[in-house]
Amino acid sequence: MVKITDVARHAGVSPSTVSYALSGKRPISEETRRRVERSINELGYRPHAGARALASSRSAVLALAIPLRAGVHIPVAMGFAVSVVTAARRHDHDVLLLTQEEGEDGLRRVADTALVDGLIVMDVQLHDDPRLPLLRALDLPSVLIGVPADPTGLTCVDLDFRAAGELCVERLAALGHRVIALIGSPPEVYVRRTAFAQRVVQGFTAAADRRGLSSSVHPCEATPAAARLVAEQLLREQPALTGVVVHNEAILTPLIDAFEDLGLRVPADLSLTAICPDDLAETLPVPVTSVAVPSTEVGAGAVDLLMRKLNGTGHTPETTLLPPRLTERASTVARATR
Amino acid sequence: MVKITDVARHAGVSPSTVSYALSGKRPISEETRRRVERSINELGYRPHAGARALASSRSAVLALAIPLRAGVHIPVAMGFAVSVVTAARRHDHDVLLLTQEEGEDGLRRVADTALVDGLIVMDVQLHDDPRLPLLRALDLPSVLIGVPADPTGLTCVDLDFRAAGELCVERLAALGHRVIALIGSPPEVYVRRTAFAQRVVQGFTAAADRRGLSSSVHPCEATPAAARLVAEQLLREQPALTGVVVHNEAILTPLIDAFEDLGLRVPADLSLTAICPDDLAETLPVPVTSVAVPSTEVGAGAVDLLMRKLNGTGHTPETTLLPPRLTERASTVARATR
DNA sequence: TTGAAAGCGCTAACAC
DNA sequence: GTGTTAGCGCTTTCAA
Repeated sequence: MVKITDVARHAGVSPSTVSYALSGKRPISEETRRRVERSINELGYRPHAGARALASSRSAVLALAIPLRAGVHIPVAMGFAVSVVTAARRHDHDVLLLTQEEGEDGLRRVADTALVDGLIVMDVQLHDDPRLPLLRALDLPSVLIGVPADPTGLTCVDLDFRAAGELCVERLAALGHRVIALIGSPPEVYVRRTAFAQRVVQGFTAAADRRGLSSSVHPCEATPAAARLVAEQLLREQPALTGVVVHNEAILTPLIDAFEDLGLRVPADLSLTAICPDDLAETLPVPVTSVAVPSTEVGAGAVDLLMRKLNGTGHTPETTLLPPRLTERASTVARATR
Repeated sequence: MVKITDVARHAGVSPSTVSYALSGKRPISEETRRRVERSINELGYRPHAGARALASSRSAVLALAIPLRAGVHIPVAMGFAVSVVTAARRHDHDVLLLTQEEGEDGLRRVADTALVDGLIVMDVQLHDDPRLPLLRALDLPSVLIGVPADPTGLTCVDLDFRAAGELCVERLAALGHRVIALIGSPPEVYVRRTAFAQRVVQGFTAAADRRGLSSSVHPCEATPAAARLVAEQLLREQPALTGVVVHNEAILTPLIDAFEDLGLRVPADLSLTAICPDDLAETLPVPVTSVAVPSTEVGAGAVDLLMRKLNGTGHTPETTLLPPRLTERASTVARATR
């Protein structure tokens, strides 16, 4: 194994000079820098991560706690994970994966052992998430993906789901729809009061009320059967329905199928907007007008905020909400005036 | 920060005794052990990961390289990742996430810096995977999820996809079906010759030939439109078709829909078996007879093999193929003799 | 602009 | 069964 002293000897400098050449933490003459770089390449030197962590009390590793619970759409979660890893690498950091199963203990463990420099936590509950007191108490910086009811003392990033819900309603209202429904996440998501699902409902309801639209909200399991039931119920209870907002990635296709089976064509009879990743919206049988869940931006944002906290650079707001962006596709049209 | 010397002082023993009490690498008297444990708990001691890694040249971290490419079903990949993390924790190890994007460089980096003790690599190509020479050359132990054409010098685990393909055919044959088709993964999966897709085809074809069945193979994009096209093509080209094997998680639902739209009821007119995770097979509109992709077992197996290599315990076979297990559900029936 | 040297906190010989 | 101690490879004062 090549170590820093080998490089130093080879370049005819001291180990500290090699270290500083690598970190840039003090000025190095152009010539020395070159010599050091040449030696590093020639010898194939790679600093030992553990030694570095011990000496600098920085591991260059971030922990990411990913959700596994029912109701979380897996590809969406994976999208976040990948974007976090990619963004972390841009800052020369690696990412350690923690599962929900380990919960607070896992977070505490990697923090206490100095395995990681910071924490990113996904799928935060709106109320009483047991991890939040821990995060506030820990001396390690952390960022949440998702916004709890009380973000005091925390740093949170997410799509502005409330605004996303509003945006969908505004669009439907602008198209002349007067009776609308929100088909949401599975009941368990609301029961444990996950922040984002809740907020969509708030935005949806507020915008509908503001516009004087008749509206209703329907949680829905992530199964085709449940989708069909909701479709039937809607048809029965709200025959005047012409606009639907769907916030449930897993049932978009079965839901559209169910509506069509029941004689409601999308978009001719029923306009539909969704809150889901763009690639999903694009590849559905009917391309769906949607507000994107921008996993790449959210993941990158979380990492950037965390790095800022780590470096003590600049201010970190408690809450960063990414503005929703609606893309018009084939599933929405102006209401036929009958 | 509490360190080992603090614990030692508090317990009235030497630092090495604390260390050995923790690692169990040398016998400790019952009484001493108790005192040490008490001090550890009282002081809230947590060994510093970096210091440990430096002194022991073991980081207790494994790297997992996850695929992101087109054609890889995300929930399946995520299932592997979660099971790897869970299994690693059982061995007191953590898991570092590497994306495909980083490729060989990422593997080399975490290996050379001693960030990790071992590598687990998913989504191995059948031929010329550029990472394999690297894995063979590295002094770090590694395990592949997936089996390349030449596993010499490697350690691989996977479902026995060939046997899975055979098992599906055998089942259809036993039910009296004589004309069958395999609807497979997207073309790009075959082009880059990912091991598992290839092997299903081999097993399917071999078993069909052995049984004297008429058979055909059809790659299929992971979109509903592509599924419909394949369904139409099959109906046109093989009107006598009564059995189908599907190895493409993403299109199971649209495919069944397409067949039914074309007047082929599952299972009345067409028996269907799939190779996919059990939870998917169970929740489809028609519960589908399937061979499970046992992500939990595969992930746990990969970790166990890696730990065995790390500890130099016992023999590690080059290839470990998990036997397929077929679960009969509603999508298969005996062929109606017409 | 550079070097010398003191640790960082732990493990694992080695000694008893 | 337990203690002493020399490192592990790096960073970062301190000094020049």
